[in-house]
Amino acid sequence: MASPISTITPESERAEIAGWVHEVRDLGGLTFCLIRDRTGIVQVTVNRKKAPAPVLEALSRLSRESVVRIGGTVKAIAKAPGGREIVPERFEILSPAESPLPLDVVEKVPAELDTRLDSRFLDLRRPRVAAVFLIRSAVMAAVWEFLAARGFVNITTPKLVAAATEGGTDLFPVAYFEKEAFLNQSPQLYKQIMMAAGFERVFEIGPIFRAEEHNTTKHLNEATSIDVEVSFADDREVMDLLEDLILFVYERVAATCRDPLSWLELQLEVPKKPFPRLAYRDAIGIAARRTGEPLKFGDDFGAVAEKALGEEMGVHYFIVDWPTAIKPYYAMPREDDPELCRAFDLMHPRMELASGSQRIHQHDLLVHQIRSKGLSADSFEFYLRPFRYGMPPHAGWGLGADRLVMTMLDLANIREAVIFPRDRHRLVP
RNA sequence: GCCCAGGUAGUGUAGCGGCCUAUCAUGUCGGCCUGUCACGCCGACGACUCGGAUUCGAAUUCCGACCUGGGCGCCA
Repeated sequence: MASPISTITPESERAEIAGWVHEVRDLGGLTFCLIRDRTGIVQVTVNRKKAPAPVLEALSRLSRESVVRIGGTVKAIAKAPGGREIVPERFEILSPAESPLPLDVVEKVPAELDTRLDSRFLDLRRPRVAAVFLIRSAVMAAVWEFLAARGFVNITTPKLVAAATEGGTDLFPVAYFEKEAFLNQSPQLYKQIMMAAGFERVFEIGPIFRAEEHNTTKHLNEATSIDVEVSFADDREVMDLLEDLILFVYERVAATCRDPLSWLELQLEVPKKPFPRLAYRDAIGIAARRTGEPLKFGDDFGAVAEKALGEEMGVHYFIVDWPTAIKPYYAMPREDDPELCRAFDLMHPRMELASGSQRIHQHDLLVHQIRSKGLSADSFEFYLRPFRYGMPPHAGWGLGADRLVMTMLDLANIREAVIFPRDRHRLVP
């Protein structure tokens, strides 16, 4: 069995390692090979006069990024990286790499994102790139741990659905035997149905699909959503939950991802609680003042307004008290002012991260809201039925996992936060 | 979908009517080299996205297609 490279120290006597050929420096009588595995890099030093013939033979056939297995003695050498090097007795090429490489793994020459995504498997061999996904994994684990500790039940809901249930966004049609189906844009309706099932606290982390032809650094056609729904909770309570979750995730990443963060040369700053709660009406005012645009009540925030707001706030913040007219039909209108609803968006200074609301749990009011949005209640029957048999009051939100990682790590493009992103033009790999 | 910018060796770039038999770096191959750590030095290899047009002459200008980046729009 090969040992992880990071476990080899100057005190080690022998080592057997397996990994990729990171770099080869041939000085003539001496050749230095840097071998990389997921834990680190070690130098393997071959002396032309002293090395066994099979080692020299393997060395002569060696290409960068080939997979090798090497066994030998470990020497403590101050001049070597990490203060140690391996003098090989066995040098086996397990899997040769062709050349030229489609991408420079050593990063002497930069590559464009498009080139990197075409050869993502090679791109991911770069620690700086791998770091993003090690951290993303830690984020997901932290989310799961946080919610599980609070009694949330993890659910999995269909991604193949019968109808464009929410309206608004365009859906991808798929052939479903003799029927037409769609890829789901959100687990919204299903997680609400689970409230009627009496589960009280559910979450789902899964893909959502949007067939929008957007072409930006913060939109994808396939994204990962962290969705939560809580019975007997109102909008304020699930906002607190969301705020605590964000803090917990940041703290966990800061504490457990030191190496990946250092590869990214990132000082992670944990946001402070509480996040400011900004009323929609005030947000419109600020955006109008800062941009000079004639924004008025009922408008949505465009990219320029969103950026101006972020600059003004400078930290994570909530926009609350949205107009009922521009939020989905399931958002609960306020009793004292039905023009406003109990919906909120969680914003990072760069972009929206999450949106949620207290939901309407009264059947007739829900039907009314669906109709007032110009939608047909008939196609929502599977969703509406549970509201007639004891639906508790509930609230919830959906948080964009890709955007969470992107903003946390200050990535320029959301595609960098997704291993195999799906956008308007990219379907492969 | 609209607007802007762009497409040159495997990768990243320079060149923007004749000086291009196309620059530089990295890479690959060959040679020299026993302590490199972006090893160094010498030599070689390797590219103008495609199709039309203008011109004596096009990588360079124009038109179209395809592709890419960015901004905007759209976006439960």
